[in-house]
Amino acid sequence: MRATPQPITRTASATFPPRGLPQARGGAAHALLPIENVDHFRRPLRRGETLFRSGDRFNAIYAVHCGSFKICVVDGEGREQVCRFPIAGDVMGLDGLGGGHYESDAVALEDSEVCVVPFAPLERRARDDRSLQKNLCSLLAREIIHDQGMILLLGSSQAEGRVAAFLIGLSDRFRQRGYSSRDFNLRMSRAEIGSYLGLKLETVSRVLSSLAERGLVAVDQKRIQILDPAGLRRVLTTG
Amino acid sequence: MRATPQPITRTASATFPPRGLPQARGGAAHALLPIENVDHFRRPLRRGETLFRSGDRFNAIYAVHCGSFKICVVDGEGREQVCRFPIAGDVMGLDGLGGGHYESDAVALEDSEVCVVPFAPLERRARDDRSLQKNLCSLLAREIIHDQGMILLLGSSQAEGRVAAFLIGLSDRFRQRGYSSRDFNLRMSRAEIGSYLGLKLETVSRVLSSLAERGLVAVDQKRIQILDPAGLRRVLTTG
DNA sequence: CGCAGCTTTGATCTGGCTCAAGAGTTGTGG
DNA sequence: CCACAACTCTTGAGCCAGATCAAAGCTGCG
Repeated sequence: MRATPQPITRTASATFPPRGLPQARGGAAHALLPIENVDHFRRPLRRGETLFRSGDRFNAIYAVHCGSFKICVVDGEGREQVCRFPIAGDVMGLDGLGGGHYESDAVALEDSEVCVVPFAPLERRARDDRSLQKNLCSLLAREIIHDQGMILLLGSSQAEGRVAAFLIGLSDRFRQRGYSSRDFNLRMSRAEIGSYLGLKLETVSRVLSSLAERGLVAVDQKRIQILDPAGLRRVLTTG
Repeated sequence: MRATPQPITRTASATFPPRGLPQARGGAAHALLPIENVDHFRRPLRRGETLFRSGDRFNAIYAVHCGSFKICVVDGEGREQVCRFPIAGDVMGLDGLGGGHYESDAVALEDSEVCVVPFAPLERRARDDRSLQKNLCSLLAREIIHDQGMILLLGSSQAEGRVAAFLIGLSDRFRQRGYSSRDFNLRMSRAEIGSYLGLKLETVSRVLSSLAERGLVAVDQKRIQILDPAGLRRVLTTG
């Protein structure tokens, strides 16, 4: 069953971002962060490495160049919750913009590379550049919209609907970025998916098995194939 | 038992916002939206009236002057989820900033008044006014932080913890605004609280009864008294 | 090879949901 | 002012989705 794994990371670095224009996306539509006129540089990270941590002084925002991350928030009791899985083109660290320090942790799920955009020069440049200003606001607003969607998902749907929404969301994002939306490899563990969806890892595993039994997807460990996108979407309205 | 109801609304309009400076807050800290140099006007709304609806063309942001609102998102199947309860000083409508139309509904929970800040002149003014620019970003970032906290709450805690968090959150916000943090009236129904917390209304009612039995709060319909703030906070870590 | 971490699957338990009844509250019109 | 209707809230009983506990497979790495 160990069939042709998708070299997602490699493909990513070949096609993204198109010419210094990291593509960013919070919810449904796209927004670009045009940084070609702003100071920035690349930084590679190893799998498991932390890019920033809650409480760190805010000094840059980041665009994922290739690879993938998890963004987590932690409560007083150390309970951790994944709240996003940025992939190539997504922007990270915007939550630091309010209070001068980040409010979440960003950890690489695989060997990855980010585009570091120091905030001071970005802000300086935004003073004159109206479109850059607009884009920044747009990025922030889209993240709000994404989070509102997440709140809706967590507040009002069942395990099966959540997992289906997760798969469809990933699939859509891969399509937007030019990868296969029908066949991809998960970079995160069942436990991380569970945290993201407010479920236990066993439940995630069971739901995946159940979706597979019904012929909607094929699951082999980390590899996911979407066999019946319409059927999967139908699960959203059911569960 | 119908003892001295708190005239929250009236007090609100007397003390907020201080001198055309609606106070806004997304999560823990404050941010101000300085609008004294920007076009704006007041608009009263009756209980139940809708200020904006998802899909409406975005053209203004709003600061609650007095009264209270619920902000809801709705999914494809018409499932509605409350994602915020803005009160005096809070800003609404920022999610419209990204795509040109609002992505949520805002409904008055009681007769209220908002400060309408048309976006075009606000944006125009922000071009030169660096502090206004910063404040706008700050507001957006704080809303992201608030939403992340909400995701954490919905994803990783139990019914009791959620209700306790809701009460503590409200209490803190009332304190910040100069009202009693120990004795207040809820403007929303049990069903709306349930929607906000991802619980059914019966569960909200039961949890409130249970907290009351244990002497942490006193509940009489809409009126809430926090009898043991520390004890209530302890529930957060437990549930 | 052997161990550690991840995933699947089974069995059981339980917190919160569902269904249902009744009490309290608010608004309306006579 | 009262009576009635429409809500809203509380409380009980039973049930079920998802959590918890437990035991194997798989994978990958030293």
